[in-house]
Amino acid sequence: MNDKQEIILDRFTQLCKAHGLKITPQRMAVYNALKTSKEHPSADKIHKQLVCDFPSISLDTVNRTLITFARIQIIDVVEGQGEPRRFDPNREDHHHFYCLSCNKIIDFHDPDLGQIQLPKEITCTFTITGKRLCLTGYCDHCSHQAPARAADITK
Amino acid sequence: MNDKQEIILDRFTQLCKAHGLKITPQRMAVYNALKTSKEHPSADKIHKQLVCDFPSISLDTVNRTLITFARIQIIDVVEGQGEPRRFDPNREDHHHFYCLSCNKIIDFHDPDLGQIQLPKEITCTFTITGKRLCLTGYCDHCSHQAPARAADITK
DNA sequence: TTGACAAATAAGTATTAATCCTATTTAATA
DNA sequence: TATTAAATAGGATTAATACTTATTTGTCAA
Ligand SMILES: [Mn+2]
Ligand SMILES: [Mn+2]
Ligand SMILES: [Zn+2]
Ligand SMILES: [Zn+2]
Repeated sequence: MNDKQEIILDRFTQLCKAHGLKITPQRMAVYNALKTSKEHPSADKIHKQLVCDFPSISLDTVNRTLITFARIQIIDVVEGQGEPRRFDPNREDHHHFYCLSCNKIIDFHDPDLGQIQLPKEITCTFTITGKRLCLTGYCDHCSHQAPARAADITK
Repeated sequence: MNDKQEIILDRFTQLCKAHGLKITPQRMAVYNALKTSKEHPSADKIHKQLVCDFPSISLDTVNRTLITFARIQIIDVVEGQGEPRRFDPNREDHHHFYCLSCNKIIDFHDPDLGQIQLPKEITCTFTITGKRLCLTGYCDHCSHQAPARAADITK
């Protein structure tokens, strides 16, 4: 285990205690796998990755654990398009680009976009808990393969 | 059939011909049901609605038809959170508010937001086909019921 | 350090959404 | 009206997620 992982797991221990969750090897593994991910993995992807080192871990536990983490707000769930639910280790304010071809979800940041003013009829009527710009299109890799393709929702 | 529906179906006939699609009663029914909807229904919801007047229509046909319509870009698919895929009759530029409690998706418009400038590293690298602000939170109805509730991804 | 207990897990089952398969029907065209 | 390719219904399949329950395990107090 490297330094970065150790810091992540120390923080994890604090968070669990603060929320009355038991610290189990399964939870540590799931937390570590998601937080060191540079992507937006599904429960199944995390499970497949963990099974090598932790053969007995079940998919249900991975999924349930991720949902628990989202509930106590130490990770996020991202908007998709009907595909498997995906999770986001990054809780900073940021925006998403969705590649319609390879299904990658790519983060981007923009200080200007943080300033976005919402119309009053929205802010007064609803309780807003999240605000994000969602772009769709084709990533650099996929645009090269198939330029000017129409959106194909079934991949 | 009222005037509005007649106009919708005239337009539909044109669109089908333009894309080489046969005009079937099933397609007319699905198109009409979606385009007169004020919501963002799932295939199952549209199917349940149609079955009263059209008992033999199958869910597969409804789903396939909606996907066909999305492919020729006469309707849209909306971003969800792993829940069933939902469709949007409204092809104007607009934004979405997602109620985390009742799963309603509510449209809003904002001229200022149309002007949003994206960072160069995004526009230069990727092919952007869609741009939308996605808000999450609790709608007026749900905020009253359960104020200050934490996000509960499993409803 | 141990024992008691509530919480968490694994594994199997159930449910739900989406898709596939194929025999039959139907819209479009001449 | 006959031909033909496209579309449909309905059943089967797959994939993701949630539920159920017996067993295991982390926590905490003695
Ligand atoms: Mn992200
Ligand atoms: Mn909409
Ligand atoms: Zn891509
Ligand atoms: Zn609501």
